[in-house]
Amino acid sequence: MDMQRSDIHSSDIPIVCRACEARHGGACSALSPQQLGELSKHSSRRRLQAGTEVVGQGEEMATCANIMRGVVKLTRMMPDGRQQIVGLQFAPDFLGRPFAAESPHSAEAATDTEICTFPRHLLERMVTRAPELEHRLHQQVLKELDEARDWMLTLGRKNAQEKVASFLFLIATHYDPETVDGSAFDLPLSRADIADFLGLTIETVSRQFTKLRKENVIRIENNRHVTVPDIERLQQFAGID
Amino acid sequence: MDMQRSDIHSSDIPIVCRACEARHGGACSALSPQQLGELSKHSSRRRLQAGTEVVGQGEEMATCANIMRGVVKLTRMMPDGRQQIVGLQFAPDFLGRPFAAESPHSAEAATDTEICTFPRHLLERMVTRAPELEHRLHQQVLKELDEARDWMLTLGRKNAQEKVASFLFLIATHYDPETVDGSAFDLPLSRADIADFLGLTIETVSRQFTKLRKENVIRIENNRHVTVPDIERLQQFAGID
DNA sequence: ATCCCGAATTGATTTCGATCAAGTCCGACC
DNA sequence: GGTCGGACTTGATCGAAATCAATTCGGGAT
Repeated sequence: MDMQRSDIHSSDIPIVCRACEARHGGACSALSPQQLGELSKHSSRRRLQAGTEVVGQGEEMATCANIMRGVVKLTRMMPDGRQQIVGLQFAPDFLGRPFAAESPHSAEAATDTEICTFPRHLLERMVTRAPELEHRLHQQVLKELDEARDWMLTLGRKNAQEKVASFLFLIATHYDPETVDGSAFDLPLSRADIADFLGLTIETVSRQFTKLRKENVIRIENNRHVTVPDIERLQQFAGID
Repeated sequence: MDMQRSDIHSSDIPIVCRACEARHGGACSALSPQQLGELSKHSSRRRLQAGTEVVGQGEEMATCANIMRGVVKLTRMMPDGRQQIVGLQFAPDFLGRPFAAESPHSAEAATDTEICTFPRHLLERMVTRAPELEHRLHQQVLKELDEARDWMLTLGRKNAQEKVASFLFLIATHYDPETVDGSAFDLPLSRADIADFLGLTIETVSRQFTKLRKENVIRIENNRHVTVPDIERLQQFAGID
């Protein structure tokens, strides 16, 4: 029985090999058993320390990967060193681009991270033969595009306080989408990274953290551990309707 | 004979009906003659005056379209009225999303525009049956994603002068990609739109135009017509390597 | 041509975030 | 425990862009 295209949601993981299955909870219906076997044979688990570069801007990308654990930041840099984080990828996102030789940005592990890599050329062969697979990848890219455009509004039109609140809201909701109240989490980024994500300086980020703390929007322990007593209040500070 | 996936470039137009063919120069190899006929039967040409809204943020999208002529701006708005242009689509770009009911942003004709529309449900059926089609749409979305992320760097890390120069460079290269020297064009956006694209105010945009004019980076006639005597110099002002 | 009105420019002033400069915290290591 | 060093915070000052306020420009209607 044909599955309707509209039944596929962007939250579905596009590609899953045997090594990923357990964590991702279920096989990928887009692949035949043979393909799954082939993929699993050439996949490999890798652990990345925080700060490890996965691929540099403009470099050849020989592999794609599933993020099993951790957060990967995508960065664009100007010749003079100014840089901007243009995307954050959370587990279980897919990383990389079949049919693209060069990476348009560098990718770096923001936290300690575990990924499951696949040879790019193998994926390309599979994508060509399994339209379902391309559709799933396409859906993930559309999600990334919407997120990028949301963030353009944040970068272009929000003030420092709204930017920092928007970042905290993003992290809070990505770590635990179910949470409506009383969420707590460790920040996956340093102040410097947060500044590069928000188009601010570390000093400004720090001051806004302090302000939000004094307004009881958040509590902070050990610089990294954040508690949000009222996520809707945070959302208001972020300027999101 | 199978065409290799890698032979398809992002510059290829994903979908072309008979009404588009002449202008787009060639049929779409992804469609069978029957499909082409079906598509052409349900396609319709529309002229849009500058300022006409194609679809509102969060609205139902019943159609997709090829832009035949003109420029369409994609906008996200905050509840208090602040807005950000999150994308500019030039002819012959594809507009809309098969398999997405709601538009994530509003789309509005920036200039007088001509589009060729297709019913969304028809495209969805075709995409499901022609994997090649999905691949082409996927490539266009990837291009949009790269452009959005490039622009995030501009919004987050460039100063007003670099932003305005980046905008002019973008327009100059999109209007006539071949031009290396001495290009001239009409701006497709008002100062207010440019401000919304760059995350600035109209006053700041205006002042930067004046500065660039005084530095002989550009010449301006009648507020809209711009001449760039040395595009590489403009590129330097834009902070692009 | 003249009037009108919205778009664009220009000027004066304010403000928010950047910059410069200490200081403090905290974990790693001895 | 002590001390070293990087990450973070806090304070003082500066400056670029926002804001407020007039003009000026330009295109369309009469």
